[in-house]
Amino acid sequence: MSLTADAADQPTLYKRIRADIEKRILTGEWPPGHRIPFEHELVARYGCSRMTVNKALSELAQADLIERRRRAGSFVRRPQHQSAVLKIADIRAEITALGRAYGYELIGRKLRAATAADRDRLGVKKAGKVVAITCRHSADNVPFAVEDRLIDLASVPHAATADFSREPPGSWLLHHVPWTEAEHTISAIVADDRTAEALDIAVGAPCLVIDRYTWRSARTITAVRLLYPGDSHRLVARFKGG
Amino acid sequence: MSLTADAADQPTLYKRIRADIEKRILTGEWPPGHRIPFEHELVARYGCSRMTVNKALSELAQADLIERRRRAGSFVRRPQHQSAVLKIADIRAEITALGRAYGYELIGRKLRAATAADRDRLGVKKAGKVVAITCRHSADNVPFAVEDRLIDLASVPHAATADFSREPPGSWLLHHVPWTEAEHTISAIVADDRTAEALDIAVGAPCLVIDRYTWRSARTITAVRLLYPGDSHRLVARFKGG
DNA sequence: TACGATTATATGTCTAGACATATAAGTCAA
DNA sequence: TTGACTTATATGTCTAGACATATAATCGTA
Repeated sequence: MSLTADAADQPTLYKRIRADIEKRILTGEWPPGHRIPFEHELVARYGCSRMTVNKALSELAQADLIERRRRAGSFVRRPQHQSAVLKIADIRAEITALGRAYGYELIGRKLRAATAADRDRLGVKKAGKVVAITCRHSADNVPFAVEDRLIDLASVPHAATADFSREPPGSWLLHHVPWTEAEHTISAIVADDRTAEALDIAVGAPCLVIDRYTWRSARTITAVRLLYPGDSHRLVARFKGG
Repeated sequence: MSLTADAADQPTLYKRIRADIEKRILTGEWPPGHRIPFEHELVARYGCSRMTVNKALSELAQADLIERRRRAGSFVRRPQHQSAVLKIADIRAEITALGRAYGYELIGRKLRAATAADRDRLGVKKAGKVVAITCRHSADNVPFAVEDRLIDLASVPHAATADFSREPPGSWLLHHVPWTEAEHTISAIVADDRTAEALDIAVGAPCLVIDRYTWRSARTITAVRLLYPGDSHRLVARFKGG
């Protein structure tokens, strides 16, 4: 065995190599543009095979921390802090995670042929049936968010008969539609009469708006608008360098 | 050779395996909980070594599309669509990308000993000097966002002498501080007098607020608050399943 | 000087093995 | 039925090679 490791190496070797390099990048010891040691140098330094250091470097490349260029070497990338991971939790999960009591209330549910506005909102061209749902989520009996959702029955026929009086449509979809892609748009509005009443806030108070459009392999599933009281709700997006 | 491949396989084998599996997950053919074929089965199917299928599966696991469990196998994960990638672009880049003329205006700059409020905002305990900057970004001469920033001089001493009358502090920092981590908080407020004037909107109009807190290896770099007119600005977060 | 051909080299992918290890599943006893 | 023990097995990590390929550097030539 040519393992030069210290007695107790908790993580595996390739993870240690990965962590070593990541630390030097994150502390600024190796600034953007700096060339990482060549694979064969790392092989010598750690006394392992090339596949092992290659795995470490490949993962760093996949995480966008470094850039690998044939013949030239591997280089620390310039941070693109325009992208951050935004946590948009399932509302029930979010509220219970805060240790508060989750409440749900169905305000309205309609099954109808898609109107022009519906089709526009879902981004579909063909006419078809949709379910329109309005409901409210609360935390400790205080209104937390109101939800206005459209489900395309052509994509999710089962939703026609689902009982949304108990289960929020978001949770129902999460359990009945396998895997989706989504796009979120975040904006701010002031509460109109209807919103103010639903959220129990003053007319003209700020609201955070999340519009989510969900599809699976080019098929629309659902479009939803969530309204939060803007001064009490916050979205947190964390960027971690890797 | 038992390669079931079509004649021309452009990508490498492990990428094809990865793409094959990803497609089945994204189309719903393999729903959450479904067991992916064992490595030795994929080895037989693709006629390659285990390391090759292992690389494909490892990448899918790193992307959270599947979960690997020793002795049990690999399984399609339940989509956690609470996480999405939020693009928070450098404002100048964002505006020029829209094909509009970028404008920048320094409103105020102060170098001072950190007040209690400053220390609280930066999350530091020790007293020290800070630079406080207020500025405005515009697109086609229309106010786009106002920025209120604090830079910790203990971490970025160079910022004391930087010229922020031409270059926005965000761009300056991006080029002078190597690699950082950040946390963003998004909320909504209504414009007060000062904000309304700076953004040229009505008092009481909705504003989108982004608070960004940036650090490098436990050292605070900067804290910034960006205010956007809420009805004209939208943040887009896209979730891609992998 | 500029441009085209050649060469050296770092990464990209892959193999056919190996041993480690967590754990699902089966076995047996209390 | 329950708990403790054993076993089988799928993944996790690693090796010592191999050939492919893009490209930076060098060299030669117009």
